Amino acid sequence: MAIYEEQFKYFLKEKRLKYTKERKKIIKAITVIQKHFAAEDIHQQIRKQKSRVSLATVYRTIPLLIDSGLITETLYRGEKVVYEKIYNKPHHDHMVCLSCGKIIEFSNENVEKLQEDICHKHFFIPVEHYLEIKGYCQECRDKLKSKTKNELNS
Amino acid sequence: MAIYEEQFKYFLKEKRLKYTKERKKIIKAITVIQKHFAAEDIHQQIRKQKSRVSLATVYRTIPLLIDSGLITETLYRGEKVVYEKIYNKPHHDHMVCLSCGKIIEFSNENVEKLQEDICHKHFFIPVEHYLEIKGYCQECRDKLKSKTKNELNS
DNA sequence: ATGTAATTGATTATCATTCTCAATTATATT
DNA sequence: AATATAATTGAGAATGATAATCAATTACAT
Repeated sequence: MAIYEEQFKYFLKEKRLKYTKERKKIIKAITVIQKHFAAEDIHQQIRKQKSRVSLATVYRTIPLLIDSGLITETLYRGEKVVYEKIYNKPHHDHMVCLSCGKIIEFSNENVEKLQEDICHKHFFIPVEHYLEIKGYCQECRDKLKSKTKNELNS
Repeated sequence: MAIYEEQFKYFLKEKRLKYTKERKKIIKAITVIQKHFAAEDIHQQIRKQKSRVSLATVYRTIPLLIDSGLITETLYRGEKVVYEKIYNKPHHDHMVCLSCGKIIEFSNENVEKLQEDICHKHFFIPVEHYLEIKGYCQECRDKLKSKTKNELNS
């Protein structure tokens, strides 16, 4: 059994909650999804697997997935809440390209340390943090550059 | 005339947009509001001043305020979008107390530098960034401490 | 003073998320 | 295996922030 399923099952048992077929489908869908995802994406993924679970149940299951330490909310801009898997994955932050929407994950020890220092200075005990950098990725800048060049030549 | 009003007026003129009474009321409300605010708060503030502007107009005006560099979106968690004034204010980040909701603003040059380095390494041109640290402020920890003590004594 | 495009308020629409509730089901206990 | 029971589900309705629509109004360049 996949590690995600195992972990979730264990969490549910501990909380005396039931391991239902629906929850099984949801955890399997999440195991397959690689990138950042919204509630709707889980629902779709299950559909792709020729199965179904109501969207309400997906929404109801998300808090359980968060509490069990399998996923976390991330990237708060915009309409819908986006999640990502975090089980057995070290903390990281995000760069988001304003042009193509690409998400680059990065982690930097110095940023973490610096934040701890700052919190200490403010007598603040950090629990979690989100750092998001918006800007333009190389690919998009290259595209723009070659586009401009072509326009000049035409 | 207040600097905010001046600035907004100038921005509108440049864009050949109109400086209406409604926009005047909105910019005046924002001048008064000190903390982070949502669209609804602007609406309320105008009410407090015994005046009114439709909520629709408030929502319509917000993008103009952002484009004119007077306010920015911030702190994306939760239901509604929250803004804050940024005109003539240096960039800063936020700590949010999970217990009382207090927002502590801080700015740190090293964080900024570090982020630039990281972006450079990833061939990424940063435009803006958001750093939010969630945790517990001293006040809330003190309260908890004295509460626990009292409970032990009772 | 006038023409016109921008703006407004009122209302409706949208869309993600949550809630409700009757019907179903997982699981502990007998 | 049968039972009891609390948890869970699906369907649909409710919510709540924000956006869109549209006819009536208004700011402002000429």
